[in-house]
Amino acid sequence: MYICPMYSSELIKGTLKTIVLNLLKENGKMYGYEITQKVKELTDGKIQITEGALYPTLHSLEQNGELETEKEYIGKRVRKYYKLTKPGRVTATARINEFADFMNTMKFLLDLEPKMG
Amino acid sequence: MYICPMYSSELIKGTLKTIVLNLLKENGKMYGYEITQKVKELTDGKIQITEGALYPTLHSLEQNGELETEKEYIGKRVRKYYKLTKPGRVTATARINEFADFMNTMKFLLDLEPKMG
DNA sequence: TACTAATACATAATTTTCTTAGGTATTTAT
DNA sequence: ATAAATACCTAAGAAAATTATGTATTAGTA
Repeated sequence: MYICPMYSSELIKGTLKTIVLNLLKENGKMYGYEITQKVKELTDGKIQITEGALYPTLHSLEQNGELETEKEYIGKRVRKYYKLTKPGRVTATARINEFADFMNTMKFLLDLEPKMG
Repeated sequence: MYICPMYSSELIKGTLKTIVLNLLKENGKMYGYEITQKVKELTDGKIQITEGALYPTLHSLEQNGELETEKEYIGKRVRKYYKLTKPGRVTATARINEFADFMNTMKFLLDLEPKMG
């Protein structure tokens, strides 16, 4: 089995929202920096979410009513926790299901499994 | 199991080159229109490659030395067949392996399989 | 104690990639 | 005849990421 040190950025495109929504669904609430670290840790560094990509995404999900925030102060440093709203939970589930289906299709298309598996 | 009529364009981003390289690896040579039809057919319409995305990609792969072309005339209509060059075959294999690895990582990350599966 | 790394947020310019919308022309089916 | 399918192509714009910054606090270390 081939092991990558880190995926080409092209490959990761389009999966960021799915990853973020899924993590929030599993963990209740998380803050931005925590998300970057968690993804890095869970993927052994193969996926590293940059802050330049993450924060605009979080803001747009919030503006879209799928996330809500809550500030917490650790000393003088602020942490902005994000969690799913009710519609956000629906979106999260839909996206995860869509991605699972997509992976099956890609597996078949790329002939990575016995056909019809 | 959830079934999508067609995936959100966001999800497909970044997979086009992998799909094209894989099809050419499996089928020897194909022309542009044939690729769009084959993908549509193999994925039951869930992935539909637009020509506006495909042709520029084919041209850039060719310019990059990974594909070479051969014209064929069907009556007066031209067909431009693409096939992998030697370096193109290496790239194709690498991309497919990378994608397979990526899917495993995403499965784990999205908790779609028992962990460590 | 000074310095560096890590934590934690954020935005802006640029690049990449795709969508949308157009264009040309031939062949097949109605 | 006309529409749909086949077959190529490009260009303007949108979307999403990268790269490069910026600010500020806290923890670790030399």
